[in-house]
Amino acid sequence: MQPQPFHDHDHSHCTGDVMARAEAVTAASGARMTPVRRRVLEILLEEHRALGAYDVLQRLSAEGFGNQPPVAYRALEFLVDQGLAHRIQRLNAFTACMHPGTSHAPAFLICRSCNTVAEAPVAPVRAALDAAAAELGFAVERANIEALGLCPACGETA
Amino acid sequence: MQPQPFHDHDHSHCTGDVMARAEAVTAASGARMTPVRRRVLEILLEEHRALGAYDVLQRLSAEGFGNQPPVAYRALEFLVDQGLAHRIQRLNAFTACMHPGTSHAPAFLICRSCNTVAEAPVAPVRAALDAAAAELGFAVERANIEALGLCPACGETA
DNA sequence: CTATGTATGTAATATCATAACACGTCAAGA
DNA sequence: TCTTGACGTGTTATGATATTACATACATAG
Repeated sequence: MQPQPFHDHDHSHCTGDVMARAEAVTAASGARMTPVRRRVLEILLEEHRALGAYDVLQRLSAEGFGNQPPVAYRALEFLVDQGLAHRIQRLNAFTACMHPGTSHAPAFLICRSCNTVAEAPVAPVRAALDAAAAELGFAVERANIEALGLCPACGETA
Repeated sequence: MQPQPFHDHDHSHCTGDVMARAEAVTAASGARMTPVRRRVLEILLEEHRALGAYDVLQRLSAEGFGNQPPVAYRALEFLVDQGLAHRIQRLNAFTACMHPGTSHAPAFLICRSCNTVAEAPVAPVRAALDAAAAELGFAVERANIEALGLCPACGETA
């Protein structure tokens, strides 16, 4: 398990470590980590929050990249395809994957107070879901699990 | 457990039974089941699929109700608040709750082939999720669990 | 009957997402 | 070397989803 965003941490480690793994992942798959794509991942990594495509776009265009929606959506789609980012359906937003390269189905913990997004270990959840679905003859291929609640910090405050 | 949409069933039973329960639920909570709201629920009940707000709106306006988005969104929001319908984030769409009145967190099984949506018993899944979240100090309040896959009928065909 | 809260109608607009096409670059093969 | 084709990026235009704000109607309690 990677360090969790919920706790104090040296954030530059997240960024550096994940970026390094991202370069490795793309190199391994033959995909090209271009400047826009790299920059988008960096932008997502700057915060443990989900950013909307238009948020990302705004930063991109401020830095001289294109300023039309497809620029952001394409880069984000690439990152999601590569397993380097996740889409948070509930928020219509995207977040960097904090442990790329390790195969995993996503389970997201979204703090309704500070909007931080963390990924939780999902194996047991997934097993329970598969079992429940199998009862009905349904074969689960992909699952989105998004939990809304309070992170440790915000839970204390409240 | 209510009859599952995946199997052959007398659909008028779904509709009639659920509508009756819906009237009971709203009466009990003091909420008003108005014509638009009732009609929207009926529309959702006509199929075991998720319908977009604009799909619903189109049918409403064809029947003489208002033809602006808020008409549909408000009725849908009401139904969701009352636990009579669910929002499927993944599809930006809504589906009737097939067992209103019984408290439940939702877990949806969405067939990627025929778009049927079923609700699966979720208690064990939810327990696993709560446990995983608790490890990280996160308190889950609401969880969205949406699984994409193949329903029994479409699974056989493939 | 009238005051009040709630529901509905409507216009306008915000937000999220994609289709379609043009242009540039780079690498593989004729 | 030249060409060709795949891919990435830029841009225009549009589509799809959702909300704000305000006006009107309507039911019910007082």
